[in-house]
Amino acid sequence: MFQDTQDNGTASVKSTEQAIMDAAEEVFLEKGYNLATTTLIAKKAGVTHAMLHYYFRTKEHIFMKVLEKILRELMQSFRPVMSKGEPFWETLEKGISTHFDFFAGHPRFATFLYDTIMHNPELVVRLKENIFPVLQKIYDFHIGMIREEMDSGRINEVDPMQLIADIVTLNLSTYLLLPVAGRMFQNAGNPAPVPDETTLKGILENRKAEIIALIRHRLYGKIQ
Amino acid sequence: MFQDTQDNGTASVKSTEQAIMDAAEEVFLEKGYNLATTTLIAKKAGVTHAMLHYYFRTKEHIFMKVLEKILRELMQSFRPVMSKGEPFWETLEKGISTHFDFFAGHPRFATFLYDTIMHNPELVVRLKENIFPVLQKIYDFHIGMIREEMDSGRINEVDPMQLIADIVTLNLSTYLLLPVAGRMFQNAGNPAPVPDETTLKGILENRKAEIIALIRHRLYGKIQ
DNA sequence: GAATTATTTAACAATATTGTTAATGACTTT
DNA sequence: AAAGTCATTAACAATATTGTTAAATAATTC
Repeated sequence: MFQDTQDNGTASVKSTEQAIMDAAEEVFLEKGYNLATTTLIAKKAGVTHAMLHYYFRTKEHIFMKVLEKILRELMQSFRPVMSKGEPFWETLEKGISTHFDFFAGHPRFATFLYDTIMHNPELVVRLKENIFPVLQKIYDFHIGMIREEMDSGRINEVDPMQLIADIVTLNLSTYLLLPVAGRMFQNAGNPAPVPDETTLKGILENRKAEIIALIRHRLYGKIQ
Repeated sequence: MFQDTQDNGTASVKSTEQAIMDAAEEVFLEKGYNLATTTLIAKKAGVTHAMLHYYFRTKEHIFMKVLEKILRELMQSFRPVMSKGEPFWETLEKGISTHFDFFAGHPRFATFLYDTIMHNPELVVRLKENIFPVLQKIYDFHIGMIREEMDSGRINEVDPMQLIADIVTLNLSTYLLLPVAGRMFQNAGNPAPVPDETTLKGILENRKAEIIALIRHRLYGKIQ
């Protein structure tokens, strides 16, 4: 490629390196670590695969760079969830909604993460160090909030851990199973009938509303 | 191996072929199609990998045999679900429970199926022909049942498709996320802390109870 | 513009994987 | 036990994949 000198006079950005990163993110998210070959990434970036080894030493190094990038975005997304002050249900609903929406903004992240943990757990060890403190904080915040509300008798008896599992499971599997469903229902030779933007938005809105309704009935529904 | 002649005098069973099938099922379920190498299967079966090609022509042929075997078991498991005569909630609860329990009896099936559909959708085309009529029948049965009950006003307003999605999602992801959680929470060098039989049984019983409680509150819970 | 440095390429190496084949050994039938 | 069939092995072939390297090209610095 070429030296992509910027207007501001500071150090220039190598657009080959950026092209590789972009291609790598795309391919890793789509295929998972094992099926994402360096040759395919190079092809998508429009360079020879030797370039990947020139800029990043190994396939694993590129992967880690990509992972770190996505994780930064993940943490960014979750920050506003923890702002306090609102009543219990509003806060919880906001939490569910934010969690749901994060995956809408990163539709391949659920499958990618799942695939990596399943097939390359060794790559997740470093990931854990980044992600665990954040997860722990969010988790503790919600568990405490639910327990407090339950003790006051304003919501039904429920194991807070199970409720969190319900929410995470329902939100995650929406995006975990969406591409699976897409592939499952396509016909033999035909390409997957990817729903258009508007349709997909509608599907996701309905799904989110149903998940919130489920949790609301679980917490507030009285059975005669 | 050896010719494993049986007592009943009929044609003998080749135990090499059976060993390969058993090993293949184990390895495919654990690793998925792409990461399950013929060499590894052969090693686990205690034979050279040329044997796989002798008994089954290709890797894909073995895979199909394994898939067919599991699918037969799947259909078997779902048969009793459809027996009618009981009241609505008892039938639905039995359906949820059966669905949940199938994955308990085939704990790797969810991840395996997911992996196959994600990374080898072409292998699922044949699968679809076997599995779809069965799924369709179960699906129609439950949709009809829910719609009827809702029209009579005995349960809350709900989109029957969303309710089915809730149940499938909650049941499936219990087993989809269980091995992921296992790997997620293990420490760097240590092996995964697989919970012992009794503990696992307790976890699963609690989870099933919570899922049933969720659906019950969704259908019967009244919000003032 | 000469020297130096950075980028890119093509060819090679090493390994893994699926599949084939020719030779060998074992078992069955008559 | 001779002939034929079945089971097994070891070696080979073909391809794919990750990674290296020496040489060529482009950019930068002095």
